[in-house]
This record gives sequence, C-alpha cells and structure tokens, in this order.
Amino acid sequence: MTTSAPELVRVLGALADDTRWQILDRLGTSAASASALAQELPVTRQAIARHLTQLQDVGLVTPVRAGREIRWTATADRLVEVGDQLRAVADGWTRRLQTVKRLAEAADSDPDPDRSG
Amino acid sequence: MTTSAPELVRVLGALADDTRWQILDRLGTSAASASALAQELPVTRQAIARHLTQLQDVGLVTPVRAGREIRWTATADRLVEVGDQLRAVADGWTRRLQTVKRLAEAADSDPDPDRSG
DNA sequence: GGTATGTGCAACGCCACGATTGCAGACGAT
DNA sequence: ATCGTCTGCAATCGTGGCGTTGCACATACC
Repeated sequence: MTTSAPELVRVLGALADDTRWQILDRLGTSAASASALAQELPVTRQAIARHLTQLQDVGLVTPVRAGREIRWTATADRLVEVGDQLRAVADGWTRRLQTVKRLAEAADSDPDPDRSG
Repeated sequence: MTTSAPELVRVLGALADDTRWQILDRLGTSAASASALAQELPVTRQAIARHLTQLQDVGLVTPVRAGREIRWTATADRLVEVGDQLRAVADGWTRRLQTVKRLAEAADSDPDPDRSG
C-alpha cells in the first residue's frame, strides 16, 4: 500500500479546492516559485504559500531551491497513486455488491438452500 | 470525457470527508437506508441524509425505493471514473514536465539552437 | 383508524478553511 | 554596504461545512 486510509482523505482534501488545482495545473506545466505563481493567479503570495505547504504535506508538489527562490513542481507519481487507490476501492465495492446480488438472486430461486444438506 | 473540471473538484470535495467515507464503505458492502446507517455510525440520521444527497449529487451513491424506505448503494463506476481522470491529469503533467526537462538539457549542451537557422 | 417507523425541511451553533494585511528575516545583485 | 526581491510567521476577518435539535409528512403494519 502507498497511503493509509486517513491519509487518502487528506490528499483528497488537498485536491478538493479550485485554487490548489490552478496551482497544480500551473506546476504541471513547469516549475515556478510562490511569487511567480502569485503574479499569475488572482490570490496573494501568502495564500499560495499556504496552499503549497499543504500540497507538499500530502506529497503533491516538490520544492527545489534555486538560488534564493524555491521552485515548485507538481508530483505526478503521487496523483497516480491516488487514482490507483480509488480504483482499488471501487473494485472492492463491485465485488462485494455483486456477491450480495448473487445471494439475493439465489435466495429468490432457491430459498434457504442450507436445509437441503 | 466523463466529468468537467469543476465537477471533478466537487466529487473530490465529497470524497474529502471521513464520515462520508464511512458511509461509502458501508454502502460498498450492501445497500442500506439512512436510518439503518444512523444506527451503525456515530452521527444523526439527518447528518447522514445530508451526506447522502451530497454523494448523490456527484453520482457516488444511488437510491432505490424499497417500500417506505430508501436503500442506498455505492456507485463503483463513478469512483473508477474519478480515478481514471486523476491518472489522466497525472499523465499530462509527466509529459509536459519531461518536455521542459529535455529542453533544459538541450539548452545546456546546445544553447540557443534557433540562431543556427 | 391508530401506531410505529422512515423520510423531509428549517434553524441554530460550532469549527475549520481560505484569503488578506502587516511585519521581519534571508539571499543575491549592484 | 545598500537595495530589491523572495520567503516566513502571526493576527484577523469572512464564509462554508458539519452536526445537532425540532417539527411535519408519508407509509407500512396491527
């Protein structure tokens, strides 16, 4: 496993914000500093800095010092992990729900098969 | 495409809550009504009802009337869609960032190749 | 018809989140 | 050494989300 269940909720929380997606999309194109992002997006540099630390906490962005400034990059691998994890959960649902459905259908045509044994 | 960008943020927002995940995990096992969920989870039925409508708005649960009660089921297909969409975004990042990296390396060994034309 | 169970809507309080402003420290350039 | 720029921390404000309580309506069962 790559992420615990409560961690997954934190990552999803980080992804559940429009401004952070703007930042991520921008950093998915090329690296940029917080000040540079503040000039491109309609929010303050401090707000962007907070978002960046939050994104870094869940591993969605990576900082790289370049002189006196810090260039940030979107971490694609982390996003892939989240996507795979969601699909894994979905697979678990389909299996269990199909099992329940089969049991219901079996009980419909043959109610209480345990008695026969 | 299955989901627009702002819709994706809404779905992720619905997934960014611990109580809603408890509901989803429970409904991923078998269908249940809001009242039944209220007896299993440490929250009120009204709170669960609000969560269910929110999850329904983004297509993560499906209601089915069974007599006087409404049984809800987790929609696995929707979660798969979200996972695939996240992976698609991640793929876009990796391609663009690798392109930028190549350009940087090319400029390192051959600075300003445009002049040669 | 009466009772019990399940659902629906509205109002309220509480807390976290997003964004802003202000100030201070650190590093590079001149 | 000085100036300009980038970063960092703290305080504040407004808004939205989560949960609760209370009441009203609909439906199945006796």
